[in-house]
Amino acid sequence: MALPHDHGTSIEKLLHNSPAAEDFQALAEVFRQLSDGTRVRIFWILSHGEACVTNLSAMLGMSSPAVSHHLRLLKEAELITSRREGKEVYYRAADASKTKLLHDALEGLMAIHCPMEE
Amino acid sequence: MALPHDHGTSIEKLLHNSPAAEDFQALAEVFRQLSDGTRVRIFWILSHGEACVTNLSAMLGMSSPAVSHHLRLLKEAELITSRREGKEVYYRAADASKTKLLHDALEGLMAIHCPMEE
DNA sequence: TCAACGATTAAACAATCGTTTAATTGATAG
DNA sequence: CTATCAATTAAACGATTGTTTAATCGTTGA
Repeated sequence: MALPHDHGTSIEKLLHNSPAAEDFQALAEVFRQLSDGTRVRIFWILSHGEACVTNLSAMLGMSSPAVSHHLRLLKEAELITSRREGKEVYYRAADASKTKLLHDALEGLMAIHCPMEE
Repeated sequence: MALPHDHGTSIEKLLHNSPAAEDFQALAEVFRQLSDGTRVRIFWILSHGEACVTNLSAMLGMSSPAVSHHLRLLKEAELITSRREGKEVYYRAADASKTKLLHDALEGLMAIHCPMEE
C-alpha cells in the first residue's frame, strides 16, 4: 500500500486493481453527451423511433441548427445513427449494447426523478 | 399531430406523451456529474467503499483542493455522502437506488469500453 | 494555547460548451 | 437552370467548467 493513510479498509486494494484513468475518461465522454437536457431528450426520443430534423426541431421547440449541432455530437459518440431519404435525414438511436444500457439507466432514473406516468 | 411532417411513424405520439423538458433537465444534471473523468473515477472508487480525502488525492494523483471540489459537486448531487471521524472526512457512495443504477450502468459501459479485466 | 494535520473555501485563470445568426450544402420539383 | 425545402457548417458571443494558488476552518495532541 502506497497510500498516505492506512485505515485498513478494503478500498485500498483498488489502488492497484482498477481501470486506468484513460478508461474513466472515455466513460466520462459518454456521460458528457447526456449531460445536456436537450441531448438527453433527443436521445430518449430517438430511442423510441426515427425522426427527421424538422420534426425534432418542432418537438423540442428549437432551431434546426441547434438541433443539428446536438445530433452531430450524439452521432460522433456513436449513440445515434442517421440515414438520408430524399431531402430529409432520419436519425435514430444506434443499435448497440452501449445504447441499450444507457436507455435503461435513463428510464430508471426518470422513474425516480419523475414518479408518475405510464 | 402538430408536427411539420407526417411520416406516419409511431414516434409522433411521443410529442404528447413524454416527460417534460424539466424532467430531462434534472436527468441531465445527474449525468453531468459523471461527465468528468475525475468525478466518474471518484464515484467508482467510492462505490466500493469509504475513503478519506488524503487517500483519494493520492489515488488520483491530484491536489486535495481539486478533489474536495469534485467531492462537493458529487455530494450536492446526492451521489455520495460524508462522515467526519477525527481529523478526517470519509466519503462513500450514497445508498440510494439512483446510485445503484448509475453504478450498474457504469460497470456495464466499462466492460464495453475496456474489454478485459477481472 | 499553540503547532500540525486534514479538509474546505475563495479568487483567478484558461478552456470548453451551447446558442444564435448567417451563410452554405444537398436534393427535389417545376 | 432555378427556386425551394431540408440540413449542415461557420463564426461569434456569453456562460459555465476545472484547475491552481493561497488563505481559512476544524480537529487533535503536545
